[in-house]
Amino acid sequence: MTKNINRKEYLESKPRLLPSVSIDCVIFGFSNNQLKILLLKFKNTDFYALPGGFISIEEDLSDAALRVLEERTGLRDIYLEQFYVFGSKDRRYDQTHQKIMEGNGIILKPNHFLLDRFISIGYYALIDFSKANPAPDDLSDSCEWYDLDKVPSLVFDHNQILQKALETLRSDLDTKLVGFNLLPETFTINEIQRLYETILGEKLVRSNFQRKILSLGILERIEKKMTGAANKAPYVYRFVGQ
Amino acid sequence: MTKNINRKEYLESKPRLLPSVSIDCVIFGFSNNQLKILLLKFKNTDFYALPGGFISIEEDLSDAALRVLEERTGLRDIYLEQFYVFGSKDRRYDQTHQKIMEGNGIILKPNHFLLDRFISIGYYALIDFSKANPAPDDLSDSCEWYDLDKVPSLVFDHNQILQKALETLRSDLDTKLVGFNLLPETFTINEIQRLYETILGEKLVRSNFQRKILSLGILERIEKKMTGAANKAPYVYRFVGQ
DNA sequence: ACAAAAGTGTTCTCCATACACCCATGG
DNA sequence: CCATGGGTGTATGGAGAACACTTTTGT
Repeated sequence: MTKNINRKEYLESKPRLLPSVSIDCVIFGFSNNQLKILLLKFKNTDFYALPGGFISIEEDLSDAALRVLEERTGLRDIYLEQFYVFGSKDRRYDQTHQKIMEGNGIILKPNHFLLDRFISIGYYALIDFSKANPAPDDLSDSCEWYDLDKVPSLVFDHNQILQKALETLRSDLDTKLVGFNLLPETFTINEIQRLYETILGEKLVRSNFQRKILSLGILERIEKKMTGAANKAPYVYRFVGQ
Repeated sequence: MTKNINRKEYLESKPRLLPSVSIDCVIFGFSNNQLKILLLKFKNTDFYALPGGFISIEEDLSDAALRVLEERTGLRDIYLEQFYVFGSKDRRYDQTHQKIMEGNGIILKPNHFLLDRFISIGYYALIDFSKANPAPDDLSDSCEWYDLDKVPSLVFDHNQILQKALETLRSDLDTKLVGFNLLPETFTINEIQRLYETILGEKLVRSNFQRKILSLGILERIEKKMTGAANKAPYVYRFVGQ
């Protein structure tokens, strides 16, 4: 339903959208000991971009972000954090937008709103990788996970936005205990440690990390996990937010 | 000059402004052991508000904030930090805007842009109280300092914006060493401590605070300050950002 | 001499680090 | 029995809290 609205509005350029404002979502996932983000690739181009969208005139900013997230991942109740607004006066990407739309067989009229200057509100989202079902939008032909260290060059200022999101995530990691949102319901201490290590980009001492995390009092020990590996079976924990 | 633009645009409602976006500035000052903020009072009303404004279509967001700050305080090169975007769908304050403009002898046409929904980007600014020359804008008849604990009820959601600014300032205080922007060029350790105490809202132990601040290695001892009081004269320091 | 505030020193505790050691598991 | 990784114990160092002590100023 919302997709229809978007589609129509792209074509008509008479949107019931908040003018000159967009949102961009840096969607983090964690799999295979890699921090990953979700990127779109626009049809018939080499253009990669963060998932984003516009705000309906009757929609909260955060609801717009949640809507985008649901459309791209199929998930609701996603952990979301607004982190910065990008508003340089140069934020007008008319040529790029023209090319993107050309790839979709659309020529934008000269006064189309997409050709104007936009400010973009950055949100980062943390999701359970195993539950996400990435889905492209109307303008793109792929929506896929990319390892953080293999992110291609992105359109607009999206590389900067990603960078800022990552910095914010790093500094939020300990204070807001945000990392658990990237893990499935149950996990081992080792998995948390790998997660922290990839986000922070540094090795942590296993034994100390274990104590630190357990001392937070937010983990509940469930059972032992028999991995089949030739070593002691780790406990499986569940996050219990107070 | 910029004032003329604003004035004209209020009346014409054909602005060369970024639509649906505003900025609001929480301007902090420190005097008399009190943290203060600068508020406007609109003409012929009881409406108090944070200084704010709109963004020219050819202006960076932060430049717009700096312009507002200069217009209200006469100061340039102000310490500025973007802290949040307020974008609830209810952020449409048509009646209040009508009343504000009525106080200025202006009736807004029904389709005037001021009656639309706005998102507002919050900036907080830290300034040297002793250097500021508060000046009202065209719509207000006063621009004055208010003690933080005596802030009146503000229009729109400005009380919430102020609250969020204060929280951000508190958490930035230690990590970004932001407090010194509120002090004049030279100051005593005691003055810094009073500043920290008022911002954080708690008493700090003098001797420990002294060591902590000096151990940062960002203060240069200048001279002794003879206060005329019956006690040891404190040293005067200068901030030396690396 | 005394009060008041500035500056410095000392102790204690807590927490993070580093590292050692034991435990469980499958080959 | 051994290799591997999970879980816990212990010593060390640095930072902050609490408090004592000295120094400097004006009355």
